[in-house]
Order: sequence, then C-alpha cells, then structure tokens
Amino acid sequence: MTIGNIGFRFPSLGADQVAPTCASCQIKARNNGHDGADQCTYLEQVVTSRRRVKRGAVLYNGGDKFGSLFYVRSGFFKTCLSAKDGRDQVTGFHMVGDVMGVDGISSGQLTTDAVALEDSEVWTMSFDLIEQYSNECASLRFYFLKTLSNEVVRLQNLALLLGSLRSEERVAVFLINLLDKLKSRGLSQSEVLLRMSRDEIGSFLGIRQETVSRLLRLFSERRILQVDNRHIKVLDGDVLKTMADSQGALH
Amino acid sequence: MTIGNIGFRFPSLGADQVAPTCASCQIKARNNGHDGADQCTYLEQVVTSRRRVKRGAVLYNGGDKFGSLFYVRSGFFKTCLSAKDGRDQVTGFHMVGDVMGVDGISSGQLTTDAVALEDSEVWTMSFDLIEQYSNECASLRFYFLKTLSNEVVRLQNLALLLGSLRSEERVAVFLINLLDKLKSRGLSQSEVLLRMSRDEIGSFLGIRQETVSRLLRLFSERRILQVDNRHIKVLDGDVLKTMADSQGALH
DNA sequence: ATAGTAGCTTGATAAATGTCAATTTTATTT
DNA sequence: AAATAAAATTGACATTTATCAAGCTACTAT
Repeated sequence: MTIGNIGFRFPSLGADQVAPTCASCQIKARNNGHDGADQCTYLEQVVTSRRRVKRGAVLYNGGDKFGSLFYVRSGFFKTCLSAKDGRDQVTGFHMVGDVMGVDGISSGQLTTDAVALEDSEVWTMSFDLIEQYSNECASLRFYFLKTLSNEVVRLQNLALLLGSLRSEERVAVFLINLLDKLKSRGLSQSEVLLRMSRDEIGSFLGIRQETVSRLLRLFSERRILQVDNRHIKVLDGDVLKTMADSQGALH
Repeated sequence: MTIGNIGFRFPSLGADQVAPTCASCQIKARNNGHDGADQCTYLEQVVTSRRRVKRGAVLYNGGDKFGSLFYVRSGFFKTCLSAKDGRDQVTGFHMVGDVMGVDGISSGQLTTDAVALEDSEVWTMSFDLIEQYSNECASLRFYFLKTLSNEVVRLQNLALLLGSLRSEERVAVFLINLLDKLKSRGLSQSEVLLRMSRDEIGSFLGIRQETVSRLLRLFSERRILQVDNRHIKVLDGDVLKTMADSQGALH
C-alpha cells in the first residue's frame, strides 16, 4: 500500500484520492506494525488509536463530545440523525476509506450516531493533532478540507434524491452507487451482500421498508436484479443506470 | 463591526461564530474602504474581489471551475443542484454571513448553481490565498473547516426533513429556521418578506408549489401565520415551533 | 437441533401529496 | 396606465406511497 517511495497511504483511495504524503516529513513514523510501513506521513501520525467495533455496537452517539475523526479501516457503518421526537434518518453508509465525524467540527459535538453494521475496525484521528500537523503540512490540510467537501457534495446529492426522485429511482440510485463504491474498492462487480436492513435502506432513501421490499421484487420480476434476501445481483446494469441517471454519488 | 481592538470581523456572525482574527498578523491590511477597518486579519486578506450580483443573475453554475469561495456580503441567494434530466433541487438559501461554494473543493468544480434572489453583494475569497495563509494562521484554517462542517450539519438536517417529515412539518421548519436566521442577524423578529417563490420553497422542501400554497393557507386559517403573498407574519410562534420541533437548522 | 426473535414479504386499504387546469393576483414592461 | 407576463391560488381528481395486519423466512442463541 505504498506508492513509490513517497510513503504510506490509506487503503482504498481512488486514483484521485491519494492521501497526503510528505517527502519532507520530519516526524518519525511510529511504525506500529500496520502494513509494514516504515515510511512516514503526517496522515498516519494523527491516528491515535485503532478500535474494533462489533456489529451492532455504537462507535459514537449524537451529542458526544467531538475530539477526533474516524477513519473506517474495515467493516461497514451507518450514521443516523435523530429528531427530538424519536424519528431518525440514516444519513449515510460508510465503508473502508471513509471518514466519519466531520459534522462534529461545527459545534464540538457529534450530530449523528455511528453504528457498525458488521464487525469493523476504525482508526481514530485526533483532531488536535490534525490541527497541529496542519501547521506544517499543506497536503494534510487539503486532505481534510477535501474530505469535508466530499461530504457536502454527497449530502447535496442525497437531498436531490430525497427531494426530487420517485421511490423506484431512489432504490436504483442507491444500488448503483453502492456498487460503484464497492467497485472502486475492488470489492465487487455486480453483486452485493447488503449489510443493512430494508428498514435502514428505507430510512436512508426516505421511504418505508415495505416500499423497498416491493421495489426489489419489482426489479427482480423485470429481470433487472436477482434478489435473495440481502444478496443482490445485478442482471441488467444498463436499465438500472438509466433509472438512476439523474444522480451523483451518495455513499 | 470590530470587536475591541482585535480587528475586523465579517458581519452578522453569531457570538459563537467569530471569524478568525490575528493579533500577530504581519500582512498589511489593504484597507480598501470597507467598514473603515484599518486593522488587519487574514480573513480579509483572502478577499480578492467584491462583486455585485443583480436579482436573477447567476453567480456561478454547476460545472464551473472552482477557484474561490463566496462570502455573501448582502442580499439573498439560492443554490440548486441539477440532475441530468433537468430536475433540480434547491439545496439552500444563503444570506449575509454565509459562505457559498464549499462543494467545489471536492472535485475542483462547483456542483450547484448560485442565483441571486435579490440584488446582492458577494466577496470572492481566493482559495489559493486561503491555502497560502492557512500556513500561518490556525484560526483562518479553523474558520473554513468549521464553515464546511456547518454545511455538512445543515445538509444532514435537510436530509432528515426531506426523508422523515410530513409536508406540514417541512413548511413549519422552513419558516422557523428562516426566522431564526434573520433574528440572529438582527433583521427581523417575526416577519419575513420571502425572497423566494413558492416553487423555490417547494423545491427546497421536496414538495410542490401547490402544496406550499395550501399549507400556508392552512396555517393562515389556523391563525398561526398571516400570509400576504410573500409577506409572512408569525402570529403563533409556539405552535409553529411545536410543529418544527423535530429539527435542526436548515439555512 | 430447536425455539425464539428479528427481519422480510405481501395484500388490502387509507392517507398524503401530486397533477392538471382554470382563475386570480402580482409584478414587469412599454 | 395599460398590456403582458409571471407567480400564486384553488378545485377536482389521480397517483404514489404509507399504514396496518398477517404470514413467512432466516438468523441467533441456547
């Protein structure tokens, strides 16, 4: 997972998402055994702990004090925003390479809950250290600024989906985006084992679980998908893409 | 608009939103006449131009090359995200003190259109300069990071609204938030002259203009609002707040 | 292996909101 | 001020999606 001799990078970043690396970095790498990297970057310097989170466990809750960002090293998470009256909205699904918790910078409190949907590993990146190293490293700074901007764009697209698409399109967009994201991580071409329930998909897409269920059956009847509980196989990706054609990336 | 002797700040920032100021700043202020401020901050250093935008005029379009952020000095804007098929979603309304364009950092291209809904003034903040001065000024850095995080939180709340609230609640939340934002800027207590059409409100809230119209009439019949075309007066703020109680800030 | 539980599916029906069309009101232009 | 255009309202009706309820399936834990 190193690029030439410029150092370590976080896994699963696309070609245009290279994490900051610093040829001139003066801080000694901790070299605590991951990836055998003894080369040095600021980005790994800010990682202060590596946590395992069991399926169903909560990484953080809305209202928790913000002190770090969370890099998903492996596994799968959902983030949910809760309304005062108990209703809640899944605001995203997050997998390897994603950073969670950027909402906390705003007020010093995290706004969402993060729940592991499978056994996961998370690297905790101290925000104090990020700020400290940002003095010295422009690429580190830019990496996090870009991470936040990505999240803004993702949420804009989610707003478009929730505000303007019909439920059939929402499900299509959801699947296309999930598959794209898996593909970019080299994990899957046209098949997924969904980590989330119908209810969680529904919450994310602003529709009911029954509607999700019915639409998956519909797509299945139309030979667009093969659906076996949480195992989804895309049979006709072109049709799916056409349905989803209005949309940017969601995950 | 200065605070004690620590220098200039951007107008209309709440108590907890003080823009970065630098007692130790070495860069000479340009002092180009605004607010008579001859004190110096990094934040005003990054402002490279001051543009007037007429009502109806486009400040930028989705797809435009990103090179700067846009500080709204006065006036009112909407930002819209367009789908390929022409549908579009209003992603936000922006007034004095807001920063637009943060989505552009992600890919180097702006993702939304920004359209003035009244004659406005915008200060263009060069992203290159922001990056440059970020080397020296931690508070400048933090200001922009926080600006992006604010936007993430705002869009999360919009997603909750679009995904989980009924149309009546959406309209209530919209009004409460708009009024709160005006109030925080000292502009209005319980009255608004809406700058946007019913159609634009509807797009933002994921409902049709007819539905917006009917709900405003309903609120009017219930003596919650007094509605005279775009002039809205809140008669019973408590009821409105109760309806909106599930929600965070949207604007 | 089996019981229990949570998740998923399916149908029938209801409710919310959208669509379409006509009319009125307001804003803009000449 | 009149003419025109744009925006807003309103009603009638259609459609989509939610709700409710029942039954089924597949995990999970003992």
